[in-house]
Amino acid sequence: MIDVAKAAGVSQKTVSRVLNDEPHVKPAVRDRVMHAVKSLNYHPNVNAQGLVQRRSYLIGLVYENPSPSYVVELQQGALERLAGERYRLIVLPVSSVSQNAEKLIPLLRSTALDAVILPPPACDHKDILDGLDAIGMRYARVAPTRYEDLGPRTLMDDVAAAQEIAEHVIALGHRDIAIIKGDPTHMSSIARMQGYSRALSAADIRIRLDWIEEGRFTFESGMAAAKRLLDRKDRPTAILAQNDDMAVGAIMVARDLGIDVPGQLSVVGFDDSEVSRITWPRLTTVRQPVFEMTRDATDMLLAKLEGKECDAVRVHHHELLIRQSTAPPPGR
Amino acid sequence: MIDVAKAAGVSQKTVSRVLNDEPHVKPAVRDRVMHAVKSLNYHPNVNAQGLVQRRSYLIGLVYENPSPSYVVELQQGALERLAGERYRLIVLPVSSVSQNAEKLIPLLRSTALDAVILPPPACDHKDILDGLDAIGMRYARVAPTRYEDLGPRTLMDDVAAAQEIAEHVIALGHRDIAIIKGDPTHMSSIARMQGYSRALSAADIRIRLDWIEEGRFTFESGMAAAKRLLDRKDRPTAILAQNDDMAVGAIMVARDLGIDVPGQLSVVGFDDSEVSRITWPRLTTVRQPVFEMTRDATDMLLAKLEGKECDAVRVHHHELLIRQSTAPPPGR
DNA sequence: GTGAAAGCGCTAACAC
DNA sequence: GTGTTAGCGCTTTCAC
Repeated sequence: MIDVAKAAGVSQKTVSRVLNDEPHVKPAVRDRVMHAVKSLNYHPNVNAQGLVQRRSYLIGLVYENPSPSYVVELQQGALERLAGERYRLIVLPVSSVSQNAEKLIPLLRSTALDAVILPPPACDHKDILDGLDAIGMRYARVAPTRYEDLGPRTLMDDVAAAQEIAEHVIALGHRDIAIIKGDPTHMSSIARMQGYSRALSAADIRIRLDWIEEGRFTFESGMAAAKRLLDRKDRPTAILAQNDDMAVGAIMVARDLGIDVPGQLSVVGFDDSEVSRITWPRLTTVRQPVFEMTRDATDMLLAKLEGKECDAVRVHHHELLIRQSTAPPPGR
Repeated sequence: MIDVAKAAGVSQKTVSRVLNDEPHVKPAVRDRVMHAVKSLNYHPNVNAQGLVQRRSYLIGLVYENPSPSYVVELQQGALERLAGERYRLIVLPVSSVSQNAEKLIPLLRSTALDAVILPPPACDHKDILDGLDAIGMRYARVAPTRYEDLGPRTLMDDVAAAQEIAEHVIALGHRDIAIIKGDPTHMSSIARMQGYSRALSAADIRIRLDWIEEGRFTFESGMAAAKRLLDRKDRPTAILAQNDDMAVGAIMVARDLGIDVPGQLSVVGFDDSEVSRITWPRLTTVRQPVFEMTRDATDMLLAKLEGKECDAVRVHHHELLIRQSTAPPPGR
C-alpha cells in the first residue's frame, strides 16, 4: 500500500479512501490511485483490514446434516446474497445441534465470525441464541418456530403448510392415514405434527398411535419407519412424511413390498427438495422456500452488520404441490 | 492478552508461547497462564494472528454446481480433515469454471485464502493452475485427468471405471448401447467416453453417432438427452450415463414413456451418489471415492501448508456396483 | 526459560 | 480534499 501511495504521489490514507469508496476524493486523484493499484497489482490484506475494523468479514452457516439438497439450498440462498460482497461464507455442519449446543458457542467464537445464519434446528435452541447474545455475535434465524423476540428472522408457517397437505390427502378420501415424523429435536417436527392433527381432527379422523412413526429426516429413517407401517395386514392407505427424503424412503419400501404408489398407497413429503422432483412417481409435497428464506436472512444480517435499519421478520409462503404420489384410496 | 499476561504475572510473549504450544515454558508457568486464560475468558484474535503470520487459516473449495449429493460429499471430505484444525472452509461455487477461469484468480486472491482445493473441473484448467502458481497460492487437486506434474493430487482411474461398467452392460448381452456424456468442459467426460469406447471396441460393437448425446451432469439434461434417445423406433437397449443424476433422468423419461427399466432398457450411472441409492430401480453405477479423495487432498494440502513433506499423488479405487437398473436386453 | 521491542498492513481520528 | 499520527492484537527477533 505504501508503494501504491508513492506511485500515485498521495498518502496511504488516500489510497485507503479510494479503495473503500469513501467520498471527498478528487476524481483525478482517484484515477491516479486506481492506476497505481492496477499496475502494481496491489491487493489489500484482509487480515489487516479486519484487525483494525474489528471484523473478519466471515459469516457462518450452522446446520445439521439431513439431506444434501436441503443443505445445498441453504448454502445457495446465503451465497446468492453474499455474492459481490466482502463477506465470505464458512460452512459449519454439526452432527447434532441438540447434543453439541454448548460446544457450539466456543467453536463459533474461535472461528472469529462476524455473524451466523441459523436455520433449523439451531435457530430454535435457546442456549445457542443466549450464548450468541452473551458473546455479542449477531445472528439471523431461518424459519424458527419459537422465541419470537430474538434476532431478525425469516418465517414460514409450518403448521398451516402441514395442515394443507393433510387436507389434500383427506380430500382424496383417505381416512387410514399414517404419519412419519421428523427428528424430535427439531421444533418443525412438532409444528408439522400439529398441522396434521388439525386437519385430521377437522375431518373427524382419529389418529391411531401405532400409525405414528418417528424418523430422522433421512431417507434411511423413512425406509425404516415405512417398513414398520407397511409390513402388516391393517396398513394405512396414505402416509404423511415430514420431509421429502423420508417420503422417498417410504415409496422405496412400498415398491419393495409390491405396493403400488399411488394406486394402493398415497405418500406425501414436505420441502419440495430436489429428490421430490426426481423420484417416481413425482412426489406430492409442499414447497418450503428454503432458498429465499436463507437469502433474506442473510440480507437482514448484512443490514444489521452495516448498522442499517433491518426488518425483524420477513414472511415467506409455502405452496402445495400436487404431483403424482397421491390418489384416492383403493376401492374409491 | 495483555490482561492475561498481567494476571499470570508473565509477559505477553509467554502467553503467546503457551497458546501456541511452543516448548521452553515451565509447566508451572504454563498452568498459571492457562488459568488466567480461562478465568478471563480470553480468546485470541484470529485476524491479528493472521496478520503477523501472513496466513488467514482459510481454505477454499471451488466447484461447479452439478448435483447436491456430489457437492456435499466434496464438502464433507474436506471438513472431515479440517475438523479440529485451525483452518476453516470457504465454499466457492462457480457457475461455470470454464467461462470464469480468469475471474477466479482475482476472486481467490481477494478472499485471502491460504490454499484451495480443486475438484473437477477446476483441477483440469491450466489457466487456473498457472494463475495460482503465479500468485503463490497453494492448491491440491482432486481427481484431475491431465497436467500430471502440477500440485499434490488424489487420483482415480476414470477411464478404467467407465470401461468396467460398459463391460458389465456388454456382458449382459447388450449391443445397442447409447451414451449420455457429461459436460464437455469437464475432462472426466472425455476420460469416461474413452473407457466406454475401449469396452465397446473390444466387443466389436460399433458406436452409433446418433446414440451419443451430450448432457450437463444434471438431472434435467439427462432427461432431455434420454428423450432424444428413446422417443423413436430404433432405440437402444441400454444407456450409459456419465453420472448418476443424468441416469436417473433417463429412468424418469423411460417411465414416462412406459418403457420398463431394466426389463426393456438397462441404465447405468457413474458416481454412486446418494440419488443412485434412493432411486428405483436402484442404479447400477461405479463408485467414485469423492469423499476420500477430497479428504486426502485436504490432508496433503495441510501438510504442504505446514511445510511438511507431502505425497505428490494418492490413488483411490473405484468399485463397480451392480444393482437393479441393469438386466439382459429384451428377448434374451 | 523468559522478556522487551519492533512491526505485520491497514484505518480511525483528527489536523490542516 | 488530503495528510499525519497512532494503534488494532498478535508474533518475531533477539537479548538476557
